[in-house]
Formats: sequence, structure tokens, C-alpha cells
Amino acid sequence: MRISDLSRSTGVSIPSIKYYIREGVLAPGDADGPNRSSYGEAHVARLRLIRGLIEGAGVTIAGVKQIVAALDGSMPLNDSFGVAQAAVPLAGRDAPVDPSSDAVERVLAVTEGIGRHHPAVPIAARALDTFAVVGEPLSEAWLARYAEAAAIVARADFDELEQRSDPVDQARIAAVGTALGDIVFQSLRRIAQATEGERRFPSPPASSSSPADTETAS
Amino acid sequence: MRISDLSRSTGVSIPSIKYYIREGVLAPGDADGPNRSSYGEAHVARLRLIRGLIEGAGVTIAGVKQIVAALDGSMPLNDSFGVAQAAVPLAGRDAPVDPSSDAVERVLAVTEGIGRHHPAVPIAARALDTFAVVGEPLSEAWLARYAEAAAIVARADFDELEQRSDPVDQARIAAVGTALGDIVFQSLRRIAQATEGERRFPSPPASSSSPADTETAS
DNA sequence: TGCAGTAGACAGTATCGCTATCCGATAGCT
DNA sequence: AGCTATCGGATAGCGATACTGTCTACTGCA
Repeated sequence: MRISDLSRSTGVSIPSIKYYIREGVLAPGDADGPNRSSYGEAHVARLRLIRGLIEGAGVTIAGVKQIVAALDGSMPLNDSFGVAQAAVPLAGRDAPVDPSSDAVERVLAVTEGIGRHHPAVPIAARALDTFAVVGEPLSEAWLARYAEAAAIVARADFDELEQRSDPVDQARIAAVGTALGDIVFQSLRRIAQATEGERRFPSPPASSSSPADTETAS
Repeated sequence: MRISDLSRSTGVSIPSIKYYIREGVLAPGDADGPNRSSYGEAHVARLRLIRGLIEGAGVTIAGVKQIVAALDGSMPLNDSFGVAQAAVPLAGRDAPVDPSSDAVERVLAVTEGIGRHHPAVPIAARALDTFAVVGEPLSEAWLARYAEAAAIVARADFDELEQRSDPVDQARIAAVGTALGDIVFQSLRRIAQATEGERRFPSPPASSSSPADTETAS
């Protein structure tokens, strides 16, 4: 399979494919000669993964590089999760502002064990601070329910993981699951918000004001 | 308060403040003269909100513009959620690929009511497709638990909302809560993954391999 | 009177994810 | 053997985003 076939069967342009190879997220083709390479199904699959992560989960090329490195060199399970966690853009990871210690306390109040030292703690705390700045500090109950939901999701992630026996499969699930799980959850949250909103504030028989319709905004 | 004071008390550079004013997300100062304006506490608060949304939640300037418009002109509650939902970058919103009908079915299977027509449905479905492409389709149980967690979060959001009586407060909570709730949840999910991972695969007394440590990757 | 500070306009910068073009080589057809 | 489409590889450019820097004209205050 030549590069043009690879391009045709994945919908990714040839320059983009070359770019991915250059960036090291896609393996070069097997060189049949000085300027003749052939690509296989592995390339098709990898390319689909790359596009899925970039388009579907907003992962950067640098993040994809880390994830595929985790897939290629099989690594301990916990580390796979860790790599994906570091690679997936948790918005706000590099804000320069320190969270208030009060907010950190609130996060730690719903957190146990090793999680207390997780780098996401200050990120969550900073988000709580931003809430407070807007003038509406959030209740403990709200945060506790978020933590409960997060625990459900984390258990689902690990249960899914344990259904696979091959450590390579597990690493893949961990890496990709962290990235795509975020967006699945965000989507379901928005859907649930719409459902719950409709339940609590049934809209008149009218037509034009469902949350869905605002998507048209630029 | 002059622009330099505003800059000093928020940590935002003067050119950035001018930029925000230019982009319409921050009100100009009250003009005392042709080149003399004064700024108040409202400007400080708004600026902190802007930085919080941009740095903390990854919202774009265009998204911030929509959110602050929702805050300034008070609008119906459902629409506030809708605006925030449209403004907050749900990664993968504009991927060109259609989801498989099978994936859409799976999402709809855990969705009810008005949510079935929500624009996030195809986004979630596309994420499921990407999972499948990597070779690891996810179980129904996994998705069902995600949906359960999303419902918990959505109910928490609305409960929080209903604690405020002022519709303006409600709009603010809805808009900001959608944006920042995403990142609070993502953070808590990562923390919960670390906790759950430690519970299921206790690491040896060693030191260097907690998921947290991988954050150092570029 | 002098100068720090201001508003406003506009051009420049850095990063990201491509995309376009050029080059020399060559496979495959005639 | 000759021709041409395509190839790999390299390098430069593009468009969007979020600033940042510079310039100008002006003005309040010491």
C-alpha cells in the first residue's frame, strides 16, 4: 500500500500523513527502495487513532506522541493511566495562579489516599476559586456529588480495563479511555443537563428555545 | 481606578486588558475625558472571570464573549445553560466525520427525553467509534455508568442553581458552572483514577511510579 | 513646563496543526 | 530507452488564536 492509498483509505491528506511521520506519531512506511515505501493496516489503524484523538478528544500532537509511545512500548498499567492523564489537555493545567488553600482544602475533603497528591488537585481548586470570584461559591454538596460521580466513572474505567487480559490492551484502554472518556462524559453531562432542565422547567409547547438550538452561535 | 491600577490588581497586562476591551468581553472604563477613563470593582471581577474561563476552563475569547453576553443580558434559565454549552469547547465539536449509527444507538440507549436531540449525541457517538477503531469497543455497562454519573452531576448542577433566587445569579451559575464544572469533574476523575488504581493495584513501597509523576512529560 | 500616564490604533509575535511547493529519483508503461 | 505519474523527503508558508509591542496624540498633575 502506497502513501496515496493510505491517504485515500483514511481520508487524511498526504501532506498530513507526512507531517505525522515527521512528528513521530506515525511509523514511516517499510522502505522497499530509496524512494518507495509501503504501508499496511497498522498504519491505517494508527492514523484513525491519531485523528480520533486529535479531532475527537482535542489532544495535541505532543500529547498523541506520548499516548502512542505508551501504546508502543508496553508499560505498567498505572503508568499508562498516568501518561494519558499527562497527555490529555486538562484545560487550565498551566495557569500561573496558585489556588487558595481554602479551595485546596475543599477538594481534599472529598479526596482520599494517593489522590491527595495528584497534580489535578490544584487545578480543581483553582476552578473552585474562579467560581467564588464570580460571586457564587459552590456548596459542599455540589462538590461531594461531583466526587461521587467521578468515583463511579473511575470504577467503570478500571472495570473495563480488567475485562482485558492482555497488558497491551489494558495500556491502550487506559490511554485512549482517559482521553475519550473525558469527551464522552462531557457530552453525556450536556445531554443530562438538557434532560434535567426539561424535567424541572418544562418549556411551553413552543419550539425555538431548546438548549440544543444555541449551537448555531459562532 | 486607572488602567494601570486595574492591571496591577488583577495581574493582567495593560495590552491584554485593552485587547479584552477591543474584543468586547470587558466593558470600557467610564470616560472622564478624551484620554482618561476610570475602572471599578466590576472591571476587576469581570477580568478575573475572563481569566478564570480562559485559563481555567480553556474557553476561547469567542466563547467568553457569549458567556458574558449571557451574564449581562439576563436570559431564560434554559438558555443560559444552552449558551454556556455552546460556548465551552466540547472537544470534537467540529469533526467532519459522521458517527456510526450503531454508536448513536448506544448513546440513545442511555439517553431519554429531549436529550435525544442534543447536539452532543453525535459527539459522544463519534468518541465511541474512535474507541472501537482502536480495537476495543466499550461495554454497555461502562457507558451506562458514565450516563449515571452524568445524571448525578446534572442534578447537582440544577440543585445548586435552585439555591439562588435571583435569575441573574442563576444565569451566572449556569454559564460559569457549565464551563468550570467540566474541569472540576475532569480533575476529580483523574484523582479518582489514581485512588482507584492504588486500591486495585497497590504499588510496592517504591517511590517513582505514581501517575502523578508523569506530569513532567513535555 | 515637563513628564508620567492614557486611550486608541495597528502591526508584530508565538504556537499549533497543518498545507503547498519544490526537488531528485524511480517504477512502470510503451 | 524514453516518458510521465508518483514517490519520499525537505522546507517554507498559511490561518487561526491570544496576545504583545509600538506608535501617536494628548492630558492631568507637580
